Amino acid sequence: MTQEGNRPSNCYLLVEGWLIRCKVLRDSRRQILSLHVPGEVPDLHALYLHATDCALATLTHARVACIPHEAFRTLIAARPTIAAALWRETLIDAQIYQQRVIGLGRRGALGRIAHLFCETYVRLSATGLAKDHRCEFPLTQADVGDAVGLSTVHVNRSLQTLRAEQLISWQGRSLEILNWKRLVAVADFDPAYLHLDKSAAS
Amino acid sequence: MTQEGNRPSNCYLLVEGWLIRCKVLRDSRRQILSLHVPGEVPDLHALYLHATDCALATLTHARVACIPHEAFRTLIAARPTIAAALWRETLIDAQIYQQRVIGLGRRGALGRIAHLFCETYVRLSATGLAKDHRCEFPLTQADVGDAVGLSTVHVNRSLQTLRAEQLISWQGRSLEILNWKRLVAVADFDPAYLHLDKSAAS
DNA sequence: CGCTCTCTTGATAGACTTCAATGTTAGTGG
DNA sequence: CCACTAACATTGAAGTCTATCAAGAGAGCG
Repeated sequence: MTQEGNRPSNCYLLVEGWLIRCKVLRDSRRQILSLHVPGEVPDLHALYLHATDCALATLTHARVACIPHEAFRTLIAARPTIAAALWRETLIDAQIYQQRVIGLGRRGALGRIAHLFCETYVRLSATGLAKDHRCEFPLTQADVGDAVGLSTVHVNRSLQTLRAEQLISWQGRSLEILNWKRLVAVADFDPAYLHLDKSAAS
Repeated sequence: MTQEGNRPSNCYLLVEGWLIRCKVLRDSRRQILSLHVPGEVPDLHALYLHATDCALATLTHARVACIPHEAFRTLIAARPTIAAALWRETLIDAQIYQQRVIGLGRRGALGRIAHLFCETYVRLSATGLAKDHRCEFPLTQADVGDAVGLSTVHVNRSLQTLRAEQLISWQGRSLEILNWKRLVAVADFDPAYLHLDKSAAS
């Protein structure tokens, strides 16, 4: 979709489908920086920052609404409340990265994967795209590995553990969290950093 | 300095000294989320986000200027240019976190530590606090470990490698980068994400 | 049917952690 | 000036976690 290094003059509101932002290293390994679900504006930061060396890619078929930077700028100038809300969104993105730093620095494989499931489920349910501890999850095991910094093989084995412990069921692109409470414990997940009005915990 | 969980009504401009933001996990391990050097406003995000569960702490003696949130808000409302600049700062913070995600996910011990040195040096030199590949670096090896997600022992051994390769010299609180080019290569460091006007590479 | 992509499994190697001890340095009080 | 202490740095040995390599199994698709 977007390549590294160009300098767009539009932002994209993701209407349907999933996007990832990723960085490809010199040795061709890949790190997925963020997962984007419908309702988000993945490149809002481009309003104020020139392109960095990471790329947006689609995981599924996706529909985006294209919004010129100029439109955002006039909106921000005219409506301080909206400006504050947008700023706030980018601050929450930063907090999500912060959690990833904690996870990659201090969590083991099980915790990282469990945390990804927890966060994704809560973010989806905030916009009504998930409920009853079920949601879409259109990643491959290799994608999960690139997101949480593990090899595909080890992701596979960790998933087997999570399944054996009856914490999740994941087949194809549909995920079901069988034991939310214990998955949260494994992940050491606290949704506060997402700054949602009401948490989806149960 | 600041504890977890309270809800301040001021921001602090760091005038002198070093701060860290860190999160203490349940098992009492610690992850340092960010390092703050003079000229920064470490908790600017608190303008729009309630407190999260991380703490600010001093690494050295530090002087801060206390700025009420209200002052920032009126400034933001009155001066769109300043508002944009502040927003931009928080976006750069997010990019720094993003780099940490890449580092923790895909770099080994040497690369992580080297990257920390590179980033810190460039950020310091941007405000004139470092030059000639020398700068202050008032962390302990244990701090470095908590920052880059390694054990103290392994940090020590990795440092010995960096020293043996004549890449750095670090004693007490003063750091000298002996071979910038090779350190950058080890770190896979590209300062673009810091969005500084001119890079300090040489 | 053959192809490709994804998932799965086993064996082996490497990176990093943990535990425990020792060395070093700077500061403190006598 | 010296003993004493505390904090930090360093070392060795053993163990755990995760990566890598290699191969096979299943599913979807032209």
